[in-house]
Amino acid sequence: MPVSDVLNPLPARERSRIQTRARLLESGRKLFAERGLHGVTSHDIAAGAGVAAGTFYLHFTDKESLFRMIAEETVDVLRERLQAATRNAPTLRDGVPLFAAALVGFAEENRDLVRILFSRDSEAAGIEADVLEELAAGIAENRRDLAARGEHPTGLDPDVLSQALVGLLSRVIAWWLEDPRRASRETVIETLTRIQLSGTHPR
Amino acid sequence: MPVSDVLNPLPARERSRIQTRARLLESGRKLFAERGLHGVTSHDIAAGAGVAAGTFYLHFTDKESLFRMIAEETVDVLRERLQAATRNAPTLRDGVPLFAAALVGFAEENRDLVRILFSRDSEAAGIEADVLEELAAGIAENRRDLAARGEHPTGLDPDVLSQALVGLLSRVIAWWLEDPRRASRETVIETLTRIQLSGTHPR
Amino acid sequence: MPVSDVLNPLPARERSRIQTRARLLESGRKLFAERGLHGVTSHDIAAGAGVAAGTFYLHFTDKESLFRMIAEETVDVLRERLQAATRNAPTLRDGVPLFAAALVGFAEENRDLVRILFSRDSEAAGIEADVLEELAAGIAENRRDLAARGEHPTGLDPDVLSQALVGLLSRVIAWWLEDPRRASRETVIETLTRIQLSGTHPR
Amino acid sequence: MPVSDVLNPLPARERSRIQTRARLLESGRKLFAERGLHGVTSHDIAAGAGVAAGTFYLHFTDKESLFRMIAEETVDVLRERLQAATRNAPTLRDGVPLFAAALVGFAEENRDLVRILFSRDSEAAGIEADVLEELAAGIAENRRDLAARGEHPTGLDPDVLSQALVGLLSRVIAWWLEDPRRASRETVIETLTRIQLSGTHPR
DNA sequence: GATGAATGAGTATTCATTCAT
DNA sequence: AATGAATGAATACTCATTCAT
Repeated sequence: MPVSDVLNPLPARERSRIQTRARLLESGRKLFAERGLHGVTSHDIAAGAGVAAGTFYLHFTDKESLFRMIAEETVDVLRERLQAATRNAPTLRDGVPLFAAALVGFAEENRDLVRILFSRDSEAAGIEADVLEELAAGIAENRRDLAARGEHPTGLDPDVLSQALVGLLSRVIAWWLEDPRRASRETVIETLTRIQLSGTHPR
Repeated sequence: MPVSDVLNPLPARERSRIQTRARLLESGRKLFAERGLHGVTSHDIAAGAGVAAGTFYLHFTDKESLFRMIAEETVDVLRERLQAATRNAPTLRDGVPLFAAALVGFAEENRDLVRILFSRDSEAAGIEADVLEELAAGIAENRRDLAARGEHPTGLDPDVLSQALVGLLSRVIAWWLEDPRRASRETVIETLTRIQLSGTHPR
Repeated sequence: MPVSDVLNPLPARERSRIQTRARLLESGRKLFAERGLHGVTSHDIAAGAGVAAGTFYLHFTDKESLFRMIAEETVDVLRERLQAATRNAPTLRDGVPLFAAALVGFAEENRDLVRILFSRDSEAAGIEADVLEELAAGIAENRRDLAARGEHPTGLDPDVLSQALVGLLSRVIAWWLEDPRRASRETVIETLTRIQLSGTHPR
Repeated sequence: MPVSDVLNPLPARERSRIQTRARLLESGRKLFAERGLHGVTSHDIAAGAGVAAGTFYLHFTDKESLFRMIAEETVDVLRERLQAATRNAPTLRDGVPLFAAALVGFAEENRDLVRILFSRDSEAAGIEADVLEELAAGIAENRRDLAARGEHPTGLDPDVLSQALVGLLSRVIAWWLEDPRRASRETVIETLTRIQLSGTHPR
């Protein structure tokens, strides 16, 4: 018995419940990445988790809910990574290449999850949209901050700009991940960096 | 009216067939724009066109086929518009704002079609992807030509760049069309123009 | 213009009608032999005859009707052949091998039609049954005649016997036609002959 | 009652599942006998079993599968009965009337099943064929054994003969079962016996 | 007589969701 | 908490048949 279980004892019931839930999430991640939202049934996910069909509904209200949960979980981790990467950059100009590199790195390490998130051929666009929207909101917020600090003097609308950035980032990453031989990782980072910086400086 | 039309007027039967087909396409455009590929059944489309369910299958092999047809039709018209807009621009630099304006104009005039094409909340990503992919290929081709003429000396990879441009253009347009009060048309054009030009010039 | 047309002039309308009907029958024979009753649609038959779908219904009330017509036509020809073969046989005993040989010969020359008629894997059993029933009735009648002439003194019931004969003949022929390498034509004739004769003589 | 049944009584769930399956089989037997494979829908069968339409697919992959299952089940029982009847017959000559009587007896007791199996008016010939083919193979095997033991010296080909026997047996039984007043059971047995013996002895 | 566009009833099959055990 | 049998609404697609031209 691990020490943590001694320190934080949980009733057996509760422990089992948490484990089942974790197994369902894991099964969902694997299957959604492979076959997309519409290519997977709630039975598939339950079977993949080694539980009965009905059990799924004890943990999630429906399939979309699980999908959304996975997507949001992923976006949280990604956001965290991106913030960590750019936290110590003195200026936006310095931060952007770090941002691009972190994004590419995360994509490489979490192909399945990123595929779910940015997939162009997923039927899950409706859900994906919300998640990307959130990312866009974060970027817009960030740009507004920069503008307030005088770092963003182009006069470009932060909302439009953030939509544009999310669109280009998600599409390039999804396209590249589909077949990484399409471009070197450096080329991808370089291109993302240059385009993002473009909105930064008045011409 | 051409002479041939007088000599070989369309038989009533053929005319009716063409009309039915047109009504089905119209119904499809309307419903797909409203509810997306998965939110619409072949019965819905037939009912919307005022014909029996089976009639749908006299004109299209299945729902996807109709959707694809509409999407490709739209992309053809759009491509034509974009080419016409930029045809007489002496340089890429001059062409980009014209391109952006033409895109925004087309989107305003064909909200339903563009919504289908660029829809973020359509479950039809798989089909949409192909269409956008085609657009991306066109842009990549174009950029390669410019590079050959010395107009595109940034060294950015044309494939990556074209994916990025398609991603940002489609997302911004879809976002803006969802609620045009989100930004003025000028702001959108300006933003699209600036970002696109960014890849053009070395820094 | 063939001489016969001059001698038996028909209004053009009537001639065309007869030709169309013949083409539909021909198309039906070919397609039913290939794909069975259920594997063929009325559209298929019309298309095979080079006419429009609706034309089919000007000549036949429905698909089953055409099938039945073809089957009956075939059974008529077959019956004629069998009668011709046995007409001059002095006794039943002499007639049976001639009957068997004629049946096998007909089957070889009209594989398609016999396949339709005797097909074991045709979904058309319901229709086939009637046709074979007719053949059975003919055999029963024949046996009763023989019995009346004292040639059939076994006391075996003519109805039961005729069913038995039709059953064995149709099954053996269909089985053999499916792959003629399964047995030599002589073996088939010999077997059919021997079994048929068995009911003829008291033991 | 075996000990294991006491120790591991069937859980109620499992019992219910088995009952549902049995009810579907029962419903299928009844309906197929009445209306043939094509005359019955999966919904009909489910309704006849008192379950929802979808439940059918929880137990059988499709209609054909159920039909085949029933047919094979029947042929197994029939084969068993026929073997039991002839097991102690010293010679083929003694066995044949027992065989005929057993077949007729089985047919009387299982009209529905035999109707399905030997049905002339079933559109299910394709499936029926396999089952009868199996029976034919059994007969051919049997005849070959007899030939090896010197009991079958006619020189008639066992394959052709077995097809002939299956053909005549199935047709006579089906015909008789359709209306048992057509002939007395003794007449049927007598006729089947005589014809079958005919192939046995050289003349 | 021929056409062929249109009809619409018919059917198989899937799958999210429930609930008695 | 977990099970898994059962539910039944949803939906795509076919095809015999009709009828205005």
